[in-house]
Amino acid sequence: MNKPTEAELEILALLWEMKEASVRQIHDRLAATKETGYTTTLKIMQIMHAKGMVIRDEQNRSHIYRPTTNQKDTQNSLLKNLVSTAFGGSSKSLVMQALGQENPSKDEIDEIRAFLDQLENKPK
Amino acid sequence: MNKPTEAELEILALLWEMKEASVRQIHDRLAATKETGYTTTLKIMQIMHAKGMVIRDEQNRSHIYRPTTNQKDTQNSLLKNLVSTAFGGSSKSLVMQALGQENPSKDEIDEIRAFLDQLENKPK
DNA sequence: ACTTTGGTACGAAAGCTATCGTAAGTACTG
DNA sequence: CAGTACTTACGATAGCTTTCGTACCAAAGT
Repeated sequence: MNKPTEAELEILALLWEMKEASVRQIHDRLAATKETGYTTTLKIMQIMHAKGMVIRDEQNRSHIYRPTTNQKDTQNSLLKNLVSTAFGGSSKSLVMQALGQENPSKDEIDEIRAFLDQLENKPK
Repeated sequence: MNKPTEAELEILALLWEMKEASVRQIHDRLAATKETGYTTTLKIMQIMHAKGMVIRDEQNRSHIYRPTTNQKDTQNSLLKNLVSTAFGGSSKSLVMQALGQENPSKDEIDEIRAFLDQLENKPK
């Protein structure tokens, strides 16, 4: 699984969220937070298509894109990479860093506790 | 804080771990897992030096490098970036992904629990 | 003294990413 | 029909990252 670039990842994340979208839709979302030209977004999505990261429906003039990569798989591969390069291979250390800086709410903490319990009971 | 490149990050991680090192030491560690030339490692470390990411002691012929960037700060900035681009801004989701895939040991789980308790008691 | 070994410096090149201008086609609007 | 708006396609370019060859220097061996 090839690692998406920064720009590709931004678009992928939107596609995961929206399930499917046109270039225009993606571009509008991106442009809300970031200065960028329409053809730049288009070009990146064309490249993603060439790489097989997305498929598109070309029925209508405005093509509709959908991601081919699974969100969880991609996230896992990114996490694995980050853990091994920046966290000395310790995902525990990554988890604690992430928790420590984010100052999560009580609800979120409880949710994570529940998740830990469940992990423990079903260790394999 | 400028984002380190992939190659720079690998080297930074080693420097964080070793506190200080020569190019040779870093290169040997890298070469253990990866095909790479000595001058490539050297060049990257020279670039890191030019960028101010590391300082070096040039007293001896073989220069000794030390990181100038704080490990935690760099990790946080990388995490923040990953959360916002790939995890829709939810660090809880990142944490659970990381935990779920890594299948941590009972000890590690307990350690994270303790960390959660401590987080909760000192919410600010 | 000469050769080998191991180190730095640096330029050049290759590859990748992101950006954008421009062309061309299609639909809509007056 | 003329003109505007919207879309895809694509090439060119700039910038960054990585890799490597080469030159040069210093120390150590023979």
